[in-house]
Amino acid sequence: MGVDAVLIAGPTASGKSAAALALAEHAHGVVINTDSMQVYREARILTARPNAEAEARAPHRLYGYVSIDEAYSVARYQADAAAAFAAARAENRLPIFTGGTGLYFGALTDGLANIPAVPVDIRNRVQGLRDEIGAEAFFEALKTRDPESAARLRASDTQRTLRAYEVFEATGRPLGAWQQDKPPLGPLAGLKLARFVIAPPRPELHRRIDRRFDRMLEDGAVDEAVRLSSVDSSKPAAKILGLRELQAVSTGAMAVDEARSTAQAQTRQYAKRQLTWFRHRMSDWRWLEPSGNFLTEIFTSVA
RNA sequence: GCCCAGGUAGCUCAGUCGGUAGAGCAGCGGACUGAAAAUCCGCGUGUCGGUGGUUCGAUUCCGCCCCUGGGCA
Repeated sequence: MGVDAVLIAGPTASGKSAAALALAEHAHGVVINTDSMQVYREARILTARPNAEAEARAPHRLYGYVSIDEAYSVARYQADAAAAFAAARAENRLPIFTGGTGLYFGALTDGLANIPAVPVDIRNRVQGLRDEIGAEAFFEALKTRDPESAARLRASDTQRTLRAYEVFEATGRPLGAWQQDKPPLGPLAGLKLARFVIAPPRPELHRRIDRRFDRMLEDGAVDEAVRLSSVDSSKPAAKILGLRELQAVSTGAMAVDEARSTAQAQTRQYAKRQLTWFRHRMSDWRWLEPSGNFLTEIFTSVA
């Protein structure tokens, strides 16, 4: 084959999964997930994971293989994706990475800083500290420990201030120092890649998003949300778009119409954030609109 | 048909004692290294229903017309 792997990124509901599937059928490929939420087993409908019919047409990897109770992360993704890539190559199949998580694509191609895992108890303690003393005081505390990180961040940036603080607590070294170490290369570094961003014009993307959420409702998204009600709010899976709203519907706290329009709006906002990432980090990828004979373009470039 | 209340941003509305207007939501732009569908930063995008009149000046005051909602018939 002409390339070692194909990467197909795109905002949510852009039609990238269908493109990846078509390519996998056409080129004896394996579709490997590059989406942070489609890894969760119990959330097939709400994450728009490929269904059984799609999985029968071509092998799929890293979809629905993690419990919603686990705290998945980009580091685990990188390791799992490297293994899935190696397995595909061993089977002489074309690895086709597809998904919407820009950070995960970055982990594949550019690698991640090699930082020791932060023990759960430290993580919980730091989280508890911020809850207790408040964002501003916590930020001041971060300044005394890791002034460089503090200078790059804002007190309001919950996630990054927590991360910087806990890394310092766990390792005694500032986050920036770890990141400046020569990073290990990503699993796809140095390989011959065909890279695509599938992006419909914005108005069409919005229509696709709206329509897809309607279809999710028809497919039983409310029931699925009920089944996911056990997920802890601190876990990543609790952030699945529409989950909170549909759970509110199931308890009668919110009308379906309101839940739908809220979830659709959140999905549009998410797609916008994705596009910002793609525009700036994937400007040298091949950008395609999912129309006409765009599949031919993809097929041709891997030949 | 008459009476009343409204027509201001994509939506819901506030406001201007006459000096071309602002909130929420939506939307748009940006950042992003182990939660990334996360987290954070920035930006009002407008024939103030139409048309005449008064005025230096009208979205604001007056007349007429159109539209929407409610009431009376």
